[in-house]
Amino acid sequence: MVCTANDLQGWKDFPKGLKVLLLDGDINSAAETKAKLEAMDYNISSFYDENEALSACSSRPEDFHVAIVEVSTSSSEGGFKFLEHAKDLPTIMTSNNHCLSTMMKCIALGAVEFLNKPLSEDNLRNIWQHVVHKAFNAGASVLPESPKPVRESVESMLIDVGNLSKLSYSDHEHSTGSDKYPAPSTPQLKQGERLLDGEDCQDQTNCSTEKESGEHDGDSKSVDTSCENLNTESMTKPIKPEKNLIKGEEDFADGCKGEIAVSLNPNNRKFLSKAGGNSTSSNKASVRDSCEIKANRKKMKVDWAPELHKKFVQAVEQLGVDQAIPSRILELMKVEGLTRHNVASHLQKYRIQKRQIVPRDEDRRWTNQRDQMQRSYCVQRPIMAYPPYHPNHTLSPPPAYPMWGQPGSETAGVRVWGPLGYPLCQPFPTVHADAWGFPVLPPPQAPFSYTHASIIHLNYITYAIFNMVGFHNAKAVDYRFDVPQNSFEHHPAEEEVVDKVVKEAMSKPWLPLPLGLKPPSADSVLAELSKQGISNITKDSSLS
DNA sequence: CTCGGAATAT
DNA sequence: CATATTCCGA
Repeated sequence: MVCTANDLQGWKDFPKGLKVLLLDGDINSAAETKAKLEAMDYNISSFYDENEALSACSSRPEDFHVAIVEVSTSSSEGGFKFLEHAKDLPTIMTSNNHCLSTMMKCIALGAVEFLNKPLSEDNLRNIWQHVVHKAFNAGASVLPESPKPVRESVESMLIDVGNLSKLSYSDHEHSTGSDKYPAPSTPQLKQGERLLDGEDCQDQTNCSTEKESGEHDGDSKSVDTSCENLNTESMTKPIKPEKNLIKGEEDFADGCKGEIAVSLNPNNRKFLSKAGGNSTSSNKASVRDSCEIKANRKKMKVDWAPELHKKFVQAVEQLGVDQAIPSRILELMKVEGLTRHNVASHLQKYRIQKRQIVPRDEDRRWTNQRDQMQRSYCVQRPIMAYPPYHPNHTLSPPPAYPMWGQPGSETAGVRVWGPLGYPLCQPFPTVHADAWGFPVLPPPQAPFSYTHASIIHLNYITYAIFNMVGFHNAKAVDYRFDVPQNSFEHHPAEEEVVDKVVKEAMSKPWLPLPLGLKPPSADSVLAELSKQGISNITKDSSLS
């Protein structure tokens, strides 16, 4: 049954009770999967026969919300038949023969996701996302009367699940109050997620309905210093909307100069960094309060949170090495309250950092220590959080990556600063591979699993790859996931497009699939595959 | 006086 | 340590 937004609205403990149709020819694996799912309070209906599953599906559509179907090697239809016929049901395909072409075929035929066996609990736990996704996308035309409740209910459930799957990597470091709740959409990203989720995550779900109307496009760089934004927002009426957060101490007696700022600072920073994650209204309120308070009276250190830094980097990129001077950067950033000094200071640091990285030969040893830090820094900010960015308002995007001059400086070891850290040549592989269910990647430095919303994004990405790069490259991207450095090399233009698309997809999960692209047709997919001799796809299940 | 940028202070 | 503040030449 196609779950609608309204259905979700009235759903008590949402993910619980989700009706899952499980089709798996392997009794053992089916039982195992079922057990896991049931442990998560899902409602499972197991089928070993494709046709039975299908008929059950058509006769009692209301009995299923999502399907998990094994790409069977024994069955004649292989599970594809189901996939093709159960169009209304978000269908997740699984397989234990980790075959790229199979995966592609599944996606092409409409699978919402492809997971390799064995199915991890994380993967299973998050299947509800597809229901939500479908509900909101399908129901786009039939908007729920009141988006609010829906959003709230979904929001809370997001949090629940978020916490659940979060336990793996913990609560170490600052888990003070407001930090408790991870950003709903990608809880496991921790720090890094703010960039993407920042303001958006709060509305993510209802965005699927609202944002579509288009308010979200412009270059109004969605996320910026969350606090500043909220702050100015909430401050609009009160007092000087201008420089409230960051500066504005001069007006007061020096008496209260440092003290108050200092004491409030911690809160603020939390907010700055986690604004997106707080969905509890009370939480929100309190944070907002503290924000306001200090807004009035204190200049605070600028917290160069990822969002802010990203803006900074964008500005710098846009300006180019010669023009990148504090005042201009400041303009481009359009961040209220930020001063030229702040920017100058940051720029200083930025350049220093830059310098250390470029001459990455001799002085390696000096940077050793630093290197390590950079690495860990990178871990905190997974790729997902930093899709390559392309200024969309610039007519001719300047050579985005090699931004700080240094014509020859490739982005090899750079991990610290923004997009720079993400070599263009391998925009998505590493991380996404895992989320795709490929056991390939040793989930080494990333203790988190990219599930949740990310999963959905991955499909967008795949589409993007399909469409823009073609199978040739898509293939390269996948298999080993150590993308040959030049897999994209021959398609500079496409590369940009892909980046853009990927970025868009990842930052706007609520958007309907197209995102400017179309899923590949099954035929083109298969044609391309066979052209490349990958056609061990077999199981020709009459493509539609 | 402004600015950018380096040096220095917090 | 990161960021702010100061200093200095243009």
